[in-house]
Amino acid sequence: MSAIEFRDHDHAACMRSTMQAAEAQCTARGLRLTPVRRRALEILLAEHRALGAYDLLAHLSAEGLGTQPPVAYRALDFLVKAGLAHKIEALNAYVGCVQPGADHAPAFLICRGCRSVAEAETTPSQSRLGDAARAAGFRIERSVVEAEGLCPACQKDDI
Amino acid sequence: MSAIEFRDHDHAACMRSTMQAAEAQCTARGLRLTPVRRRALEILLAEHRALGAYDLLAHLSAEGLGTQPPVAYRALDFLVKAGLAHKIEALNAYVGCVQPGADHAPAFLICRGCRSVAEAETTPSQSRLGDAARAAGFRIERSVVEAEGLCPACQKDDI
DNA sequence: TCAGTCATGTTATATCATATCAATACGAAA
DNA sequence: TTTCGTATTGATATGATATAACATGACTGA
Ligand SMILES: [Zn+2]
Ligand SMILES: [Zn+2]
Ligand SMILES: [Zn+2]
Ligand SMILES: [Zn+2]
Repeated sequence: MSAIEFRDHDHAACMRSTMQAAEAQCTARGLRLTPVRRRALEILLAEHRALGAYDLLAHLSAEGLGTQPPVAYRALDFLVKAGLAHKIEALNAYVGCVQPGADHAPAFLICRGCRSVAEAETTPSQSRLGDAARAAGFRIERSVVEAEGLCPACQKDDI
Repeated sequence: MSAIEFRDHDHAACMRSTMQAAEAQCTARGLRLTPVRRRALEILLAEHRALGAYDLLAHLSAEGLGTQPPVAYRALDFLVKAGLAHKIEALNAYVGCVQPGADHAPAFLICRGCRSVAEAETTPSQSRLGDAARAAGFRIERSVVEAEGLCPACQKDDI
């Protein structure tokens, strides 16, 4: 589980298996992966990069799947709620989930060079933040953990 | 250091000492805490809450300190760069720093009930995310750690 | 005093996101 | 199969967040 996103890999196979897992999830949970939603997910998964809602909309629009912002935001909303995509808060952008189904608390490594995003796991409750929360009597419902920096490839290109 | 923000405390004294620390920082580092910037910081510190840029602008504007968005964004940019305020990415909002000067990697506890924000410390390098980053050869430059949930007071009010 | 830099004023615009209502498609129940 | 309720999509408008660009003014140090 160490950041396949930054490594060379058979991405065609990577996409296929991820889409299959996403479909399985939807079937199992009675969710409808409609054409727009499915295509939106494929677009997000096409590269391990964060895409803005309007970038996604441009792709969808080019394929005749809708032209107005709500089209993109509805698809993203569905995918995020279904755990098939994640929002990167630091970028106001979205990325396809590479382990759909795992009911996870993801953390992200975000390259500021190429905008690639790798997904890791967190355990908020075991973190120092978890300690602080307990001490303060704060009940954590959701956590955002995002690290920005440079991926191995972009480090070689210097800045 | 356990989340004074959620507890009853002498907030007038809290603000005074924080402002003094902020001034000391600016003096020491040759930064200019101009009237707009100073007032912006006071407004952010007035409550331990995240404030949107336009909320801040409304306050400043009411006091004759500027009417256009760049006024607020410039002040916020200065304060954030100086470490006197922080941006809460999950809210697109800003909060005054209660430990200015400490060159820290802050983490936040954000109440969805009252929008209060408490600041804690992280140690990204010691986290599981740090492990994942090292394993992937990713160089972390900045980290965003934000936990949303309910503060003690808002838990009592149920949902 | 003058040049250089930092800060502010002002206008315009870019970018991200949602409210609302109408029309349609779908699936379960009768 | 028809009917009804709900989920989805289409379309228009608007709200919310953020920055570009350029002019003007203030402070600083030669
Ligand atoms: Zn891949
Ligand atoms: Zn990169
Ligand atoms: Zn206080
Ligand atoms: Zn609260």
